Amino acid sequence: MPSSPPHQPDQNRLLAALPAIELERIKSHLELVHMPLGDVLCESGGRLPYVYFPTSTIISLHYILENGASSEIAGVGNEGLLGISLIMGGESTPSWATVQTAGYGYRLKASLLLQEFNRGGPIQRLLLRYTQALITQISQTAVCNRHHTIEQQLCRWLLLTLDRLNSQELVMTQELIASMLGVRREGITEAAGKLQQAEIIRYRRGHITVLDRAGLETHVCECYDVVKKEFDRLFRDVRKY
Amino acid sequence: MPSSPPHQPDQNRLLAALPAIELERIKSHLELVHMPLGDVLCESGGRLPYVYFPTSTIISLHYILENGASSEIAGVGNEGLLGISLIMGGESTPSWATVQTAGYGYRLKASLLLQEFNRGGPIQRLLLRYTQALITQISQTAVCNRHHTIEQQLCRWLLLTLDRLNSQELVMTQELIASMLGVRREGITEAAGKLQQAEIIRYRRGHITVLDRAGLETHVCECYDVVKKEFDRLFRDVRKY
DNA sequence: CATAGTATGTACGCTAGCGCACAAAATACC
DNA sequence: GGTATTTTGTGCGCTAGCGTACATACTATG
Repeated sequence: MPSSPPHQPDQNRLLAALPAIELERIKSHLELVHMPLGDVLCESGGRLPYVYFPTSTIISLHYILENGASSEIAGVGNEGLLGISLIMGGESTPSWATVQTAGYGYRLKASLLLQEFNRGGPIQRLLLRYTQALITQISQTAVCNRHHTIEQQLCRWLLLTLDRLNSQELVMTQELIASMLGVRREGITEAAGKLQQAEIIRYRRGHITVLDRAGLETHVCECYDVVKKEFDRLFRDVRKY
Repeated sequence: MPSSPPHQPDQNRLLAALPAIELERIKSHLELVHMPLGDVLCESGGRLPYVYFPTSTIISLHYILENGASSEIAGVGNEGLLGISLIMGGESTPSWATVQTAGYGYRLKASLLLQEFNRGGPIQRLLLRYTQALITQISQTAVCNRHHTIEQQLCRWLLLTLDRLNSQELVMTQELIASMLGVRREGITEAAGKLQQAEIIRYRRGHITVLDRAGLETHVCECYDVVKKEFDRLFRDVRKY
């Protein structure tokens, strides 16, 4: 058990940003659930019976191609919500959603969220605003995939993950990171080796400890900053609601 | 002048999908405008005073990195709308929007669209549904960038562009295509050369003619199909509105 | 504490795509 | 109709990342 209750809904930043009255209306329907590593919440083309507001878990949105290759297109942590496609009226997406870091999250019946969304108030504005941030993240991933080195992408991915976990350590094999980034495991071994030599991280069989966060930030590409700023902006704007 | 009036709003498939009453409300505010190649509609971080419903033009959403490299993340043709970020409440995006194929489109004051969107009726549902399709397109671009060859990507791009133009020919230099895909111009020369040898396309200084569309479809990666099906689904669903 | 299973390190040849340089062809413009 | 400009073709050598294979280390489990 990586982290344990007591949990509060406001450990998810979206829920925390809701006006008290709005939160009150859904609070009793929020169920705290533990989400084990590797759990598949939604397959390609499948429907999502629940939406999830992560508190300590991180969910990965990714594609699996016909030849078995895969790529993450975005992550969803305590800054977000899994289930945007539902709100968009899509019923399904071509992407998968799996638990990348075990932890907790609140789930809510999809129909209930939809109902709240359709009231058109602060919840709607907040979720749309989050959708915008998600689009930015996906777009930046697209560009990063094209133009940046594995090492840069690894740094981006580590930083984004650390931000979500609010921690210096993460439990994660190189194999798993590789499948997220859609590269070879050996590519990660090499990039991580360099970072370790530079004393930026320490790697021990499924555990990465960040020794020098500033160092990571000098090795990362601009993509991290763009995404981070977009999330910051989201929660800055959201105070107005 | 690549194509000329008389134009009708319903040449844009989103506008065409609107119930008559809804369309009536905005019709008088829709302005037909010609959009010349290369026109920059929105810079990174800039605001969009108008939204655009393309009829014969195609708009490219793309990023420009610090080192000057660029990549398209999605295209917007007569199936869509430029200005989703506005609806999402974002005020701006890190992406650029430029005219990739000259032509016509209808523009509408941003504030007016927002007002209509906030009524919450069919227009809202339609635009959200389109957002979903746009997200799919961006996601698929991300994955395609990672895993598929230039030739496959060129085919994808050509097919998507042809679908939007409803034509066998397009006016487009290799240099421009390269900057869309975020690859070298020489890479496009090579890939296009192969397709030409296979008698699938004919290339003549800025003009591509597709001789064998089925041939293109055998060379393309699965990404084209995913995006196309998503657009088809959008307009199938939309009839219910 | 021995062993099976899993995670990581390393090596090697291969290929796609890059960066650069320049030639050839097509078009626009005076 | 001749010249400048743009577009396309081609030929390097180079590098990042791939696929494969295998060795080494860690750790869980009995």
